[in-house]
Amino acid sequence: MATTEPRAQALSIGEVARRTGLSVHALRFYEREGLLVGPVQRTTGGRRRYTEVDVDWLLICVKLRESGMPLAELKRFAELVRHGPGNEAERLQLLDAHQQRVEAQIRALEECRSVIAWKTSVYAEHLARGEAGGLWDPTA
Amino acid sequence: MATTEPRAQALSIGEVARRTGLSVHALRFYEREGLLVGPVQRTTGGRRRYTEVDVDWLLICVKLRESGMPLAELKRFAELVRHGPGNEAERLQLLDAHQQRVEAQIRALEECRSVIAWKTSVYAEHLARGEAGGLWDPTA
DNA sequence: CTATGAAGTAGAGCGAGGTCTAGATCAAGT
DNA sequence: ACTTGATCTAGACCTCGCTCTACTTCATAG
Repeated sequence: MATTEPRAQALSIGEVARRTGLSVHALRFYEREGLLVGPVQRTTGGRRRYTEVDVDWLLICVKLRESGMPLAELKRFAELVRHGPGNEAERLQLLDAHQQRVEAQIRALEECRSVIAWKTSVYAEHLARGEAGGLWDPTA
Repeated sequence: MATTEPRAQALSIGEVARRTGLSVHALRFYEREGLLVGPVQRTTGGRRRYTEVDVDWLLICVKLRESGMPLAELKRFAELVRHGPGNEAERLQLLDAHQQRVEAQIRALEECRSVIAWKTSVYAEHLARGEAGGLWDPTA
């Protein structure tokens, strides 16, 4: 049988920080805030030992945060997952709602981009033809 | 001659708030922070009277803010414009740098979107085939 | 044994970006 | 004159998302 071993590689907080891009401080903060799914294991000396599964979860957290999900909602999601099976519909709903927002955000940014592109083109053109004055009004 | 009248329609702060989507508070705050190009005109009674030009500038500010430009940078831009002609190259550079960031942001969001889309599809599939257990691990 | 450096805790502090309060004033309608 | 509602100012206050401080403890190399 292909033993599906959990390959618990016992990563230190520093390692996890490097892998996730979160600071050591942020990792402890996330834990305090209940943003993790399970309690992190500890060595006899009290140090945190993260597993690959923990890291996977954190990587998802990073993506959700990066796309603007507030910590409170991330926490809610973690709670759902922690609570186990039976609430998949709610999880899906949460993710779906977030996805909508991300898409709206992308559209908004694309519009900003086009406004900015237009502005820069006005300046670029102006510079190309020399200082012709009359440009210093806010609209231009 | 086509008199290019500045059609100064004397808008109240409330009107401008409605038109720009900024709150009245935010408008006063922006002014205090030096984010406006010129000083806003006042009535004899001391109330602000905005012109269309002011609104145009504010609309640009809104777009820049919406796309993540920090107030400090917006202030810098306002200063350049206020200072008049001769610094167009610097203005262009500032806008250009921002545009790069907006594009990077869009790319990052698109990646987040695809991660989230994958996650939701996992849940959706799971729900479609009934609660098959074994899904409640953070990776799924 | 000691030095060094990573990690532990609890809690204070910070920067950004507004928001809100208090109390006064202005402007318009009746 | 009176009421109502928008504005005025200065400055206090708030939320978010970490970050940093202070001080202690653990682990490892020399």
